[in-house]
Amino acid sequence: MTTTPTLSIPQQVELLLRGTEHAYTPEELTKRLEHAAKTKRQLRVKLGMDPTAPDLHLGHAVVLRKMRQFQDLGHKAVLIIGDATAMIGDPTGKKKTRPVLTKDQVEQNARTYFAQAGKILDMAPEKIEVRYNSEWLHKMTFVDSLQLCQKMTVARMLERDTFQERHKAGEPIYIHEFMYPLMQGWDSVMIKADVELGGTDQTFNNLVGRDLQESEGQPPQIVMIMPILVGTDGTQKMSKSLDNYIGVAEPASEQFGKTMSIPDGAMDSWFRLCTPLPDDRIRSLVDSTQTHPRQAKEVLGRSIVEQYHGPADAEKASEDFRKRFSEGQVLADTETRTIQRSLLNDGTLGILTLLKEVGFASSGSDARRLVEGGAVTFAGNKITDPKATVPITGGELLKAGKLRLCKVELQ
RNA sequence: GGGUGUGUGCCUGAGCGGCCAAAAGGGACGGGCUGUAAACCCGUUGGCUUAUGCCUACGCAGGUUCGAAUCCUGCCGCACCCA
Repeated sequence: MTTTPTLSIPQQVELLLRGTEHAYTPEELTKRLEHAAKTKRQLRVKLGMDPTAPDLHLGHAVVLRKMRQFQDLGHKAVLIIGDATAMIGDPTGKKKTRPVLTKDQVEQNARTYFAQAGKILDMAPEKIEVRYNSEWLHKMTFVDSLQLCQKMTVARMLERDTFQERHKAGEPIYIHEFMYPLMQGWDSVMIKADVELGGTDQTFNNLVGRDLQESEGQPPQIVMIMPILVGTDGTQKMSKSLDNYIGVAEPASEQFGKTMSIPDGAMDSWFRLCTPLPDDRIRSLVDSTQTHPRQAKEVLGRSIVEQYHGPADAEKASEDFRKRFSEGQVLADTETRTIQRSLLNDGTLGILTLLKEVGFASSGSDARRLVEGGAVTFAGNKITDPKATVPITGGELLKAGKLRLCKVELQ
């Protein structure tokens, strides 16, 4: 993952543009890099962090990985913790207004964020700078804010597709939401950003930063837009609320398993956005006449897990997966769930209760559905009668569906 | 400020006095087929140790009625039009 800083400028540009969906503009990027090299100056690469969603997933990682490339080329990551902007909420794709966060919550979230972002970013002090945007935004007076508003027209604001959609759909748009891009753009001015990274949904906001910098007499930041990663469902964008994400902090086996379940069609973009593999390698992997899709997905899964857990864990996750699902073996490290001995009646327990206790079912009815659907196996026997009771002595395997498996122990 | 609408289960959305735990689709879950892929077929999708039973649910609070998601009153939210 580490890149030698001895690349020529054109090579650097090529590397940095790889995987980006859009750059405003590649020419400016070249010039800025040249200038930085000549004056031995670090570029300041800005990335905004939303303190409401501290759990990072592969979607966030796409942008973070790009940031890492800049760091490896010697530049500085400037992370903005949007504690002030969080009080408003980015209107982008959001329906509900967000709850206001306390200072403590913001700090807590920021800590989680850094713990996870540290898996991708270079956390060396000379490579990273962290700023809270309340630092300057809280000091602004109402008049200051109005002056900022003078840089923006309603028409321009309404061009944004999110506003347009909402307007058409009859959903409310609040005035303060118009401020969001301006605040974010002002951040760029305050930290003198050379480059700002973001997902496609941030295009508008980031371009506003360019304009504001220009009108403040700063060279406008280069905006680099990364594509949005689709989630494990292969259609919608990866997000926590859709539950189609893979967290960077998840266990290796989870990450691997989830990767194996993505639709084949999503592999290509996952390879490009989530792994460091070179283009020609990806092409041959994705071509089903050259590589069996299942095999390709294994490579994908391993490569992803490797980045967050290292090669050994990646190898193990892949092996375990094969053993468990392809060969149907029961693994030694199968998760154990304990049951209170007092729940037993004559050493036996109703199957529905067991499923509930173990957390495989959220209610008795839920458990019943699983049993009636033929999903449940206890100690190797398929159980289809919801009234069944099973003897438990400890160590039995309980299975519900393909994915949920545990060893039952007594306590 | 005035007027007109609208508010249903995870989501979209039908229902407009009993046959409604609520059509239909989506999603999700489970089964089959597989590669924990896609497509396809089948089943499930409020809770209660399944019950011709009870409870909770159709924005909130009351009311009319033997009986209300459905009618009335007030409140709240949202949208649109006028000012």
